[in-house]
Amino acid sequence: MKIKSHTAFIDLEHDHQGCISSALEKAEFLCQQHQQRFTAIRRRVLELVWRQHKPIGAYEVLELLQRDARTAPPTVYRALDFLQTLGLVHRIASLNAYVGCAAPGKPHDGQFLICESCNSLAELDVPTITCAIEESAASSGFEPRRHTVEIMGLCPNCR
Amino acid sequence: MKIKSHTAFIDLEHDHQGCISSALEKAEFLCQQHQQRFTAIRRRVLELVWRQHKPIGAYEVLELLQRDARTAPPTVYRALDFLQTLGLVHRIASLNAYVGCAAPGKPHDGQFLICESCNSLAELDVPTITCAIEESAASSGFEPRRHTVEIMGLCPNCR
DNA sequence: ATCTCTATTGTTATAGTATAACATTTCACA
DNA sequence: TGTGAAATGTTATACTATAACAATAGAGAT
Repeated sequence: MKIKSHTAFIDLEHDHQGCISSALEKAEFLCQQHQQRFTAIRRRVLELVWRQHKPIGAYEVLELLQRDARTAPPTVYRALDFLQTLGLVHRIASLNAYVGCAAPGKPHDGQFLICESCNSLAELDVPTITCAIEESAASSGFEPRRHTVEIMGLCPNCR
Repeated sequence: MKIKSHTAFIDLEHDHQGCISSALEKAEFLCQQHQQRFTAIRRRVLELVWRQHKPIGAYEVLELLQRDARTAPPTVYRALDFLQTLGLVHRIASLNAYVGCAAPGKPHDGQFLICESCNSLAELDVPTITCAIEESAASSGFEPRRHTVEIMGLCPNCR
């Protein structure tokens, strides 16, 4: 029997196709729930983001879309904005890139471990970090609304 | 007697000019210490960043520099890179902007509270956040090197 | 079925951010 | 004063993102 890895990083041999399908299914459900249309473009963009399974730039997505049909930047950005709003993808500010949300359901920030060597990424949602942030903010009289936590370093495979 | 604010945000009536001078002095010292040249441009860029006392974009700095002399983007980016490397300014990824480091001495990440209303910013360096991050990373088998923590919300004055 | 209103997408142009590559100048030190 | 390395100038261009308006498609009303 295979032992489940203790890390949030994906298993190198994981079922990638299943991963994508599952993400698309959840997206479909979420869209219905919010009475939003999961159009062909939105679906395709989400699929491409997941297919990559690492942060992907908007223009990379654009290039992939253009293999099917003539497409311009706004199309991609609109789809990404839509997906972000529904919490289906996250934007990684320090990379100007996008990644599929590992735990969609409702929009949330999250924390990201980013490998500087292989560019893989793991999403965390650790209460201790969130709490530490909220408490620090509070003691400065600051009212936090959202946060960006991006941790650069080396993933288990690259150490 | 004036009571010192409990927040990391600057006092609205603080001695701004003194603030800038102090930053420039520390920079001068740090450069000597590292045997780096604190050239006129570097000094001027740091001064402009501090003068703003809020995150400022590279092209805003450029515009200010151009009032004195013809200047091109690389000049600004080089100066900003230099100042970043020495830990004199921080880049705020979510804003594509730069801000003077509140506690220069040696390069460090830091955590930032960013007001969405007035754009003011406060720099923190809270061990509990850093620890929470390091522990979370470790338990994922990840080796953290640096982190970006940017907290958006409302500052004490804007709440 | 057709209409109509709104959401979505198409299209063109441009704004905003950052760096590559090579020429020239400046400065510390010999 | 000469010399080499560091810093800056200069030109061009890559990369990221959005504004503005036109065209189209889809849900619900009639």
